Amino acid sequence: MKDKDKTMEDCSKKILAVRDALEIFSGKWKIPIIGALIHFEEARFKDLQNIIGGITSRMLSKELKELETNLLITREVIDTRPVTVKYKITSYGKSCQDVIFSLYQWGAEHRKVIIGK
Amino acid sequence: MKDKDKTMEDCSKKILAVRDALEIFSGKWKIPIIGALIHFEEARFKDLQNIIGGITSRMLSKELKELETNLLITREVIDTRPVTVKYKITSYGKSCQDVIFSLYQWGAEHRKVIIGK
DNA sequence: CAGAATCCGGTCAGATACTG
DNA sequence: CAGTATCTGACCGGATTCTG
Repeated sequence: MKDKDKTMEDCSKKILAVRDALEIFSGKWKIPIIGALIHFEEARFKDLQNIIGGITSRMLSKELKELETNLLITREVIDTRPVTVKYKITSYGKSCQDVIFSLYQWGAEHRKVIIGK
Repeated sequence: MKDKDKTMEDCSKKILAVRDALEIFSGKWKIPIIGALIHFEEARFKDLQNIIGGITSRMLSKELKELETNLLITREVIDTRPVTVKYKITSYGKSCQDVIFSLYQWGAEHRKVIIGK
């Protein structure tokens, strides 16, 4: 096997892992939601909608379900009147910190570049 | 202004930067493409298609154009017969390293979690 | 408050075929 | 080799309305 083939194979394997991650975080809102929940540790539905901005209840609801399915957050119904619901980040969810932080950093830098033009 | 409001505002601002980044990297293929070009510094169209795997020429072409527009990569036509085209990562494109690496790391960890079940 | 239900347009992305 | 052209189904995600 040639050297080039080996490094190509390595790269392809890495790309598979990246694609796995991208699938979990797919869509417009998951990363912002996780980011907000890492920031606040826990929040209610309406809070999240305010923090994130621009997301409809339909979308927020859908994305929260997927995140719960993937064990990144938990959902807890509190018996008040009217009911409130508390979303919390899991320890597994916290493992996304690096990803989100690097995205934030890059995005912030990118903003400067854009504005600079 | 209450304390909570301040931290909410902070979080919302960060989310904006994250959303900027997500927009640039939107779609299924841009991150893998950038990753491959960081790994190899430069590659040809067909190479990229092989490395990434599963992407159609239509998609690859489209994504490469967007990446070039955003100054993350360059395109150079080489006058051979038949023509070859060399795509290279720019120094700005290299600034995505951290993002991609953290995605790779998380994805690799996530794989273990999934397989472990 | 925290959603569910319904409707709907847009675009994403795959399959396939073709070109210089 | 490095794309372009065309077609098409899927689904993403917004708007709106309604409910316990």
